[in-house]
Amino acid sequence: MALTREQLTDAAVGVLSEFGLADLSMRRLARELDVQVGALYWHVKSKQELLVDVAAKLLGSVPEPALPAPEMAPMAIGALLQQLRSALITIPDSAEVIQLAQTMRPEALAPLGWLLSFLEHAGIPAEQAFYARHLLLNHLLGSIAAHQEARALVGEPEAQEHAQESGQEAFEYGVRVILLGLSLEHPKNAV
Amino acid sequence: MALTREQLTDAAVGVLSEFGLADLSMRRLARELDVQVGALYWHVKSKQELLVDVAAKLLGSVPEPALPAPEMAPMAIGALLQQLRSALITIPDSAEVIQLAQTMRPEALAPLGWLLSFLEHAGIPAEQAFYARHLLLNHLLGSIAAHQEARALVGEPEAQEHAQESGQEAFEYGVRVILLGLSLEHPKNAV
DNA sequence: ACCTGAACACCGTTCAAGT
DNA sequence: ACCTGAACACCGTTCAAGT
Repeated sequence: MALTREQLTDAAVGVLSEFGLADLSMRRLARELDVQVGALYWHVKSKQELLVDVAAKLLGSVPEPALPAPEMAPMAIGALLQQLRSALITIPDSAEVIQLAQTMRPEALAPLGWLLSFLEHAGIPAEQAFYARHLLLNHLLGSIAAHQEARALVGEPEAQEHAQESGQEAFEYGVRVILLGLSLEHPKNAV
Repeated sequence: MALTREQLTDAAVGVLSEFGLADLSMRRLARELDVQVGALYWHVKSKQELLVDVAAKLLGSVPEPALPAPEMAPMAIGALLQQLRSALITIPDSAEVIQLAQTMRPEALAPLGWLLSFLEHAGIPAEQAFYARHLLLNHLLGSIAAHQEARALVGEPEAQEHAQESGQEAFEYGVRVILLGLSLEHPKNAV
């Protein structure tokens, strides 16, 4: 029966997970799905649009957290970031894919909307909450990318383990520093 | 006379500045320099290697600041970050190019070395100074990329002006938050 | 509605052979 | 030492035509 957009997205997630973004080409997906390349363009308008779907699917496993009490917002933010990291860290080049999706169609990434609402809920004014989310997101995606490059660059198994731990450590350090900074920048509030 | 590696790098910087990374192909550079594509590969080993040279040249205009007194380190860090931003903000896709160079050959980007030494000079232990630099760098490059996408996405001239100001504002906000956070995370020291 | 076949206009990299 | 010519193995996107 006919190919669906969902199947196409799943195939794309599969190739990304196994081989990375460099191998994720429309032609390769067509081969994998036993159709001609042109067929894919009946289901999606462009490769970029497909990548937005992929990004949404990658974040689809992150459960929506309950809106916390304002004084609990920082902890909730930390927990959400950790969830996002867990969902992305094993997928090669996931940071790049999320980045692209977030600039192309921010509404498609619901968990990043929750992040913004938590920041506002903590008492940060709207515009600055926007900046603060950017800060947290750049850190999250940057530290995921750095961690994956570190794994790719070294071959020694023992160095791999160290990269594993220090990636998590660097991530947590950054989250701590940013949340501390936010609490000083907005002293009247909880964050 | 013969093509030089320097000329090749300059041509690459030129295409990047005028047309962006998507148009910066080896074949285009060959056309621009009136040689066959293969000729370029006598001067550089790969396109990636060329991009490292491009990144180094982009940061080449940033002057080396004097090592500040420890209690002046935060200001010096802020000033250096502003210099880096100024050097990159007008060059399309510069964040991506710097990112690539920094993971491929970090020693090639001297100003990022100065940043690390300033952080250590402020009394942050070596490993955490590494994390802290990552944090600052992700923010710098992330806010440059966001600013350039904002410019690209909107056509209205008045929205352009707003993007101009708010890009700078978002950048300064982030630097402030991170430096504040660092000062709390490392209380015995100046930062 | 959904797909094929084929084309268009590109890529990065390699390498024998020329000067 | 430096470059040409030509090939290899790819890309994303479009679109008339088929079923």
